[in-house]
Amino acid sequence: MSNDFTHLLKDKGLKVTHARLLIIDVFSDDCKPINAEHIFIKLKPKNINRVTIYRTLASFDKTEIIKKVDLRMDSTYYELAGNHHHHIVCTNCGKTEGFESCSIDQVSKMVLRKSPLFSTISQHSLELFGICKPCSIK
Amino acid sequence: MSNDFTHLLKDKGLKVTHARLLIIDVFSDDCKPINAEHIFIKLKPKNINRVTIYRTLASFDKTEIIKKVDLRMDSTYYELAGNHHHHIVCTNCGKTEGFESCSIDQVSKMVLRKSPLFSTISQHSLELFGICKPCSIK
DNA sequence: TTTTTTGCAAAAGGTTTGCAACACG
DNA sequence: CGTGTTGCAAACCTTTTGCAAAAAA
Repeated sequence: MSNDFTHLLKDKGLKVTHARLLIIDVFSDDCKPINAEHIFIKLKPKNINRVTIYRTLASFDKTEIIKKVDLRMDSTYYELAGNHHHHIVCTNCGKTEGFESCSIDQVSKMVLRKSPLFSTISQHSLELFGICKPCSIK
Repeated sequence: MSNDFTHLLKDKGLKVTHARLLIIDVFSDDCKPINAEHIFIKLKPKNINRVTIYRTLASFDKTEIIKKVDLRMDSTYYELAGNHHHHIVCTNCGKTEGFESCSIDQVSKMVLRKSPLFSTISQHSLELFGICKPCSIK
């Protein structure tokens, strides 16, 4: 919360604005994938327009401050791009849990060796889907 | 094309209808992830309503005839669920290439061993993103 | 015939755009 | 001060819903 994201914005070549600092704070507070609506609701007291949130998400995504996470939900979810990890998602309630280990590097190398069309891989997605314990009891 | 999907539909407990057979044929012809609009355009001569396509995709998804593929695009993409594989996606032109090997089983096991919240994993997504050779030349 | 599926029209939900006012640097 | 950012209103695009007609079993 009391983190200073001014530097981060400057480093990415973005102007330091009220809205951007507020939005980046939400990401920093909630250490899980969130969507535009979540941010809008959390910042309701601050009166930030929905449009501003969408535009900010787009600029943060382009500058790789945040990254998309596919949770197979209705809307687009993002989280801070800082530490690399992935998620298990409950297909019943949507709850998510993070995990770090992913041996994608090996997979990537092998795939590239065989691929006729691609020679570089810059990103990847890896999410696991299941039913969480609370949901499976019901 | 001349494939008989009547059995498949019956096996899944779905009625064999004109629209369903046409739509499943599109999946069978185009061996790549496709979206509702793609099917709509391809079946334009056959006059299939967009709503029918969305409803058919939903029923095919639920009965696991098709499955979702996250390509980080605007709309939802699906492909036949038959053979398990993943994709490299060009973030510039959207072209996709499939690959088979994925060592998710090991990852899943390790993740479950450490997870406090989950005890089963039923599905997973794994896509690689990069720039394809034609796009990187330009 | 009974039940499910389809088409049509309309609505819903998430996201984007144009333009003028405003704020950062 | 000049350029990039924000708010407002409206549009856009994909997907969903209600209901009556049509098709499958």
